[in-house]
Amino acid sequence: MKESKMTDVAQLAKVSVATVSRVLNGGSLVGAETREKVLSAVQQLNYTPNAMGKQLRSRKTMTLAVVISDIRVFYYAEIIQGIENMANSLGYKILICDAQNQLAKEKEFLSLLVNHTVDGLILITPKLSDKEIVAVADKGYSIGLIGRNIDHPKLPCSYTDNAKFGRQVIEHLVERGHRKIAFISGYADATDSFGRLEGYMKGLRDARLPFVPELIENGDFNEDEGYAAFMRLRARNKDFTAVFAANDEMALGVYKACAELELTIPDQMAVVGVDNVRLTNYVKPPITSVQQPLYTMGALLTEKLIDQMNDNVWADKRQLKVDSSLVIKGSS
Amino acid sequence: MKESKMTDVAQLAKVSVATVSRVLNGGSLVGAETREKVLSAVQQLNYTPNAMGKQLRSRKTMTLAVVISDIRVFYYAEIIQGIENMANSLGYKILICDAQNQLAKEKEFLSLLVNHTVDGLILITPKLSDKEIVAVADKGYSIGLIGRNIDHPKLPCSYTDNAKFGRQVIEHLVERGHRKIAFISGYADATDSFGRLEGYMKGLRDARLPFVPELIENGDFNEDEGYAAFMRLRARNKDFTAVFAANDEMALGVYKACAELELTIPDQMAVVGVDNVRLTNYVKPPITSVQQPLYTMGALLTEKLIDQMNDNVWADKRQLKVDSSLVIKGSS
DNA sequence: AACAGAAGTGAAATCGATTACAATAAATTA
DNA sequence: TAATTTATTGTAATCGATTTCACTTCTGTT
Repeated sequence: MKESKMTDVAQLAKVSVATVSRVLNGGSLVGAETREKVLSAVQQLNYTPNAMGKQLRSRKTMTLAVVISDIRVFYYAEIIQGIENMANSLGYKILICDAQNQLAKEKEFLSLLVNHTVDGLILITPKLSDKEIVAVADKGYSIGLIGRNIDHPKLPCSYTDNAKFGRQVIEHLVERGHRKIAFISGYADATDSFGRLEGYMKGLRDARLPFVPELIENGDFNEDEGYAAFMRLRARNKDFTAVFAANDEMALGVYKACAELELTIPDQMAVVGVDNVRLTNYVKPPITSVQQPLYTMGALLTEKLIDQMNDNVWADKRQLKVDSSLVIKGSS
Repeated sequence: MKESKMTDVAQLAKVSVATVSRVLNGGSLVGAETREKVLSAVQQLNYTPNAMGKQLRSRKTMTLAVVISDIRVFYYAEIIQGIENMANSLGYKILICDAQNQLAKEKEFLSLLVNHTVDGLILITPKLSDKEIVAVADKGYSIGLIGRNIDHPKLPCSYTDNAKFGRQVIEHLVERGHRKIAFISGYADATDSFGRLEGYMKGLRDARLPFVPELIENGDFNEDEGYAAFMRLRARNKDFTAVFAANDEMALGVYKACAELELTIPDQMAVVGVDNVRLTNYVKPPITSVQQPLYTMGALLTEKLIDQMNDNVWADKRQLKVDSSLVIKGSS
């Protein structure tokens, strides 16, 4: 494999490397016939600029890393598309990093920023602590967050108001006549979990319903744990008629449990999830779920992050709170 | 943000940059107390080597790009995990590239190789033509293929024997008593489609059943087209009792069509898909499907590709044909 | 005709590392 | 003790681009 470098092009076109560089990047300040010569030399040699050399000198990679905790989670796909399309349209590439649910890997990916493999990093509902994230941001590296909100002047965040839609879910269930509503939360240290629980409680208060601690269980955001959580709830208390699961995976676990216990949905048990993933439409009955504008969240955050990286200071705030909507289907 | 470079470390440790580099990489040829000095300087300055400088000089990025045609397709997740784990264990990072079903994007990603953003590239069931792929490989760039087989001395490929399992599917359906079996293929130029069709035909021959061209339709590997293909099949011919869809997405389309036509599965219509994605277990009845050892395919190919990149010539062949298995569920 | 300003181009420094080669000091051998 | 290794370390070239600065031509103005 014999590759041509810029000097080869310069030689063939009988100009200096500076000129070649100008033709390939700058655009304007070069004469018409010189430009032609260079361009034809580039053609002849089939020249492609070497990314490493370019990046080293310009101190830019034009690349963003997107860190997700598990590539198997459907939830991310749409966010990533939003990120990617916005990034591409602004001249950036993205690199998807799958942390495989390991905190250690998430930390490792932070170093992509430090060693300048990427210019910026987007964390989607990370396991990392606020402290760890802030520490890196404080050093001047560009980080954006999706699905989480950290109050820090340098951290753009894009998230939905968990408490708000949690409240709406309860309102909806109450409207449907439910009075005893259980809640299955995700892992305890996730801000999402916290907000959704808060919304659940507010919803109860709105409806003047009592808050019963034993109607709360933890399901770690996955199907099996959701199943187990429901079983624990039932073991303790048999008279609730609806469950609000903090995500669809856990709602699926509830479905499994209901099938085993021969509880019909929604008659004997109403179920509501969050994320409105594709799968919710394939089970019977389809699961009522909260739809977050994932694509938009990804796109907006990316725009903001890149803007901030390039110091185009924005007047408006850096927190992008978007609205979600409840998609009512057969399960409630 | 004030970052320290190697020269800063050298200065603080009162040694040359060469020595610092040796401590950080080489390992052996440096005195014990010097090493200590350097290490402590690295600590003090919180020094992290700059990836760009390193890559430029060493002409290696230790990164592989994995190109998928659509991140929303569940199918890929497991393959990617296989790739990632193997790559990491060999010291490589991976970069996931979502082509969003656009051929143009796939082509674009090929340039990551040419401009040395990555050292190698793995294509998963790409839309690119053999010719285009071979052209790049012939220039000496490292490419690996998953889910497709191109006969070329430099292209490691990992794939399942489509014809073989296609045949098994038909055998299974015939065993269940079906005599008129329709086939819905993916897009026509995909080798997967071709092999599966071949298996279908062989299966018919084995069972001494006639090959009826009008029982074949194309569904482009996605749900909506699968639905449409089934509808076209029914419009032409009403007496087939089973469908073999070349992937699960299209099988889901068939489910939708059957629901509309009020055909019960599997009694009035048996359905078999390929890939055995998670979703197949959530619909009623769960879909019989062919399970490919995706994780293994990813891992094996990656090992082979990296090996080839580093010129550790392998004695055995570069084509990794793995076996798949039919998972029989309620739809057949 | 003389001069200011603009436009086009090249030489050389630079980004941050690695590494071939040279140089020095210490240790071994004769 | 002189000669030869050996073990460490430093100097400087290099990877492949971008970019500053200076220089040469033109053009237009007075």
